[in-house]
Amino acid sequence: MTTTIPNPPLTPAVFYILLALADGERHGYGIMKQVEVDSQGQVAMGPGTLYGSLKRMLDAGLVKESNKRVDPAMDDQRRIYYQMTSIGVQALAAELDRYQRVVTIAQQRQLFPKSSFHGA
Amino acid sequence: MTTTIPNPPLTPAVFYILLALADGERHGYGIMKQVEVDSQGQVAMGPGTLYGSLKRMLDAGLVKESNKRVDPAMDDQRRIYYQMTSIGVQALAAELDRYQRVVTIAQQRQLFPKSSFHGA
DNA sequence: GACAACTATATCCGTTGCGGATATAATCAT
DNA sequence: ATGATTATATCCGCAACGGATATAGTTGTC
Repeated sequence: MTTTIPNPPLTPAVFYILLALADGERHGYGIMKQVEVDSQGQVAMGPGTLYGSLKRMLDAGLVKESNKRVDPAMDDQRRIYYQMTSIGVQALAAELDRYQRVVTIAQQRQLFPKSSFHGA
Repeated sequence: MTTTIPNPPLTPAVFYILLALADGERHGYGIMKQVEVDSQGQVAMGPGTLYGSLKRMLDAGLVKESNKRVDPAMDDQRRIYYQMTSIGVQALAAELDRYQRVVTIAQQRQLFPKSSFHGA
């Protein structure tokens, strides 16, 4: 397990997984669905990418398996929950910084049509 | 040459090249320097990535060689200038849309510390 | 006008990550 | 009970990255 914070840019898969986990602990399949929502269907992450990325992220120390155990009667026993580590939080923050910087540059270069509003 | 617009996410290399060209026509080496500026040194694009990406982008129809010829006495004759095609413009716009959407989601999840201001 | 540093394009190739296919099985709905 | 969905996992071909290397024109300088 490496403890160094990976420098941006993160791969889109890793980034969207962290973004999904920032909302709370999730299991693999739940992450997959959340990524689809967050990307408006633009990023369709198959199982190969999902579990492959999760494995790499575990090795890199970006996420760890959660020990949260829900009432067996209420939860699917197959599920494995993941949560971000502090390294993961920092990596996400650095990447979001890069995203914001890019949006700012794009605004300065007037690459957004005036009508594009992306607020809540 | 394929004429279909690649769906997001673009690779970071392709994205930063398009962002650099949105500012005007540039030659390869100039793009490399601009990417370093735009990414605040976070993305250090070596010649392998640069010329490899440019070749793929030419094949995909995202960019084309410019026929702009500067006064030979004023310009390095080795330079090859590139400009975005309409396909490239659309691909960049789609990707910037994705960037903005992500920033909005991150704000909703309160992932930015209150002090982070990234204006001009 | 020689020399170094920088600019500029180009290819090679090992490593990494993506992503569809496939497998297996538990859970849920009807 | 039967099928659809949920859930994790691995395999493997393909694409992209990126450092190393090559070659040579341009610029600065003494």
